[in-house]
Amino acid sequence: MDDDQTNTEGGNTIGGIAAEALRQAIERIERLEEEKKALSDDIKEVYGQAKAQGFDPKIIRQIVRMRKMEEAEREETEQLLDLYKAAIGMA
Amino acid sequence: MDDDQTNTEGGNTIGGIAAEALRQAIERIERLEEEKKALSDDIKEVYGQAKAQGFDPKIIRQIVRMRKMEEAEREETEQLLDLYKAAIGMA
Amino acid sequence: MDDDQTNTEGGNTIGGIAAEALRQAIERIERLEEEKKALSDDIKEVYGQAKAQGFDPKIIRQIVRMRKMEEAEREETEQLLDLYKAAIGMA
Amino acid sequence: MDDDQTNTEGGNTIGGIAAEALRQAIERIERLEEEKKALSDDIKEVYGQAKAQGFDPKIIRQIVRMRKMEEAEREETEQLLDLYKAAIGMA
DNA sequence: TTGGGTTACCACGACC
DNA sequence: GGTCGTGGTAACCCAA
Repeated sequence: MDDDQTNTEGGNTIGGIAAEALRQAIERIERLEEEKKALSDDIKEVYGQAKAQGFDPKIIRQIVRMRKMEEAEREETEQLLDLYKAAIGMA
Repeated sequence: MDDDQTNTEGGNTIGGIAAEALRQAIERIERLEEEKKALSDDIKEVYGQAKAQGFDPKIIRQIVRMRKMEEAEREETEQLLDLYKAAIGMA
Repeated sequence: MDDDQTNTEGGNTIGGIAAEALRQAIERIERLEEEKKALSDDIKEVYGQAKAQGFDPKIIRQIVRMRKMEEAEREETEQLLDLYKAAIGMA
Repeated sequence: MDDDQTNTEGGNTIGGIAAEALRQAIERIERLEEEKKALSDDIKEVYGQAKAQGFDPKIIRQIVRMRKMEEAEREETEQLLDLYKAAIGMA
């Protein structure tokens, strides 16, 4: 029901746009991005603490990156295997 | 056994490096990054839902960006105001 | 000193900008991008030929991707090793 | 030689797959992608040089983009013109 | 403190 | 229309 500005309660729409749903989506996004930023800050803090303990952040970053790549490669291999299986008719 | 041979108590070290602390830092970082990725996926999902409701994600992104900028601007103004107040002795 | 439009030979500048150098940079970029596009087309053609021979492009892409990741991981490992060596004073 | 044991002639196959053709396609693709990457690096270098000469890379990118669009537009106009000419019997 | 290099994020376009 | 890959931008880090 495409109500317009004469609408005074639930399901209000403006110019054919479900304003309330839009507002909620935007707020949800903003909330999630805040949480994401908080996590980024946490990560930065961990690096800072590690550095304070005498670890080189550069090395830690490299290790983290490497482990991520190993994991990714493992997944890629698995996917390739699935593709092969599909190609030769193995469900 | 993760201890090295010269180590006599809890804080095991290898080559002068507190291996356990390093391991914990790395795992903590990996965990935080996973959570971060989950949030990114959530955000993407919200955009997807909004799109399914007929909203243009591009526009939503722009709105979010604008609101962020306005927020930043507002804070800046506030800080400037505080500075002025401090300058003239207004606690 | 910054010549302007009255300049009739080498080192001409307009509004303090070395127009000729700028023009050359732009043309160089455009030329390189053309070559790049040609290569993209070549790649597409190879995929097309492979498909015509009965190969699934999807699988080929996956293989190519995987091999690239293996190579990247190998390099990362090497870099990590270098970092460790540097950290313990091995030039 | 790379043939498999059951193969008796030139077109070696494994599990019904022309393995050699596949291998060649993959290597060809990898080679082309390397060249493509080299060009990308060259482009980046040109931007770097331009920047070192005092040009703003961002502006240069915009110019390149604009010229590409103009070129596309020009071609479109030309095609339209050809269409019209064909429609009225002008070879 | 700032500039330059590097990295991660985001938006666009190509391809399917 | 949905997905994927790529290019551009902005943040961050280090070095000078």
